[in-house]
Amino acid sequence: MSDRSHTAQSRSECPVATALDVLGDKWTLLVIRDLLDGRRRFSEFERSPEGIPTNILSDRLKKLTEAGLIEARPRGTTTRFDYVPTDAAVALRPTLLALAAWGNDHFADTWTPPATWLEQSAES
Amino acid sequence: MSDRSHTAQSRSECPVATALDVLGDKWTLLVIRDLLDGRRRFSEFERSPEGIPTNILSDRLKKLTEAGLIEARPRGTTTRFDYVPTDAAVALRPTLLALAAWGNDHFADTWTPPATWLEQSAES
DNA sequence: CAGTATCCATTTTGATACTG
DNA sequence: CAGTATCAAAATGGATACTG
Repeated sequence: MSDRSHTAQSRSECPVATALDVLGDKWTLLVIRDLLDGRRRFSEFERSPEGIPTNILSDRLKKLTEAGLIEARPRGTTTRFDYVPTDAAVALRPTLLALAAWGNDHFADTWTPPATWLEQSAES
Repeated sequence: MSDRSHTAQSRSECPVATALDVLGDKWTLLVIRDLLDGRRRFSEFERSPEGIPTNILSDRLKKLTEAGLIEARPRGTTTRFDYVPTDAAVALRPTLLALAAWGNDHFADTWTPPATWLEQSAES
C-alpha cells in the first residue's frame, strides 16, 4: 500500500537507487523473471520453486502494476487477470541475464537461460 | 546474523534466485555500487546520498565479506578496515550497469556512469 | 481456480546514542 | 573516525482460512 513514488526518483538521482526502489527486495525480480519466462497467471507465478506466499505475490503484482511494469488484463468476466509485462519490464531482460550469469558464475554450476528469455515481446 | 548459506544455492537452482539471496534487499547493491565507484572506508559509504543507517551499513559490510564479495583489510593497528571488492563483486559491474541504464531509461532523465565504473580491478 | 484477508512470528529498518 | 548497541516501528514471511 505504501507509495513508492515511482513517477520520479525518490531517494536520489542515482538510477541504481531509483531502480532499487522498485526492484530492491527479495521477491520482485523473481516475479519479473517469471514474467519474462512467459508466465501470466497467478497460479503460474505461485508454483515457482521458490514458493512465494500468496499474499506477497498478490502484493507484488499490485505494486508492479502501479509501477508500470505489469499490465493486468481482465480475463473473462471474473476478477481474474493476465499479468502481462510492459515494455519497461521487458527492458529488464539484460539486467536479469547479467544477474543470472553472475549467480551462475559465483554460486552455481552450469546453467543456460531458457529459450524464452532470448526472444519475446511485451505484448502477447 | 542469520546464515545466508552463500556457499551454495539456498532457495533453488535458479541463478537469479541464488543471486538474490545475496543481493536481494534494499541496500546491498548500493553498497556494491559504491564499492565499484572506488569507495573503501566506512565513512565513504556512509556519506552516500541515500543515507544508509550505520547499523545497516555495518551489517551489510559484514555479510558481503562473509559472502566473498568484500575483502576487509585491516588499516593500521586499529579496528578499522579498507573494504575492497573481490573479483566476485567486480563481476557485478555489468549487472549494475544494466540496472542503472534501466533506472535511467524508465525513471530518470539523463545520466552516464562515472568514469570509475568503466575500468577498475579487484585489487587496489 | 484465482485471488483476498487475517493472524502472528520473524526480520529489517531507521533513529539515535554510545564506545574506543 | 569507525564502528557497535539499543529499541521501536514497519515490512516481510508463512500458514491458513475464506470468497466468488
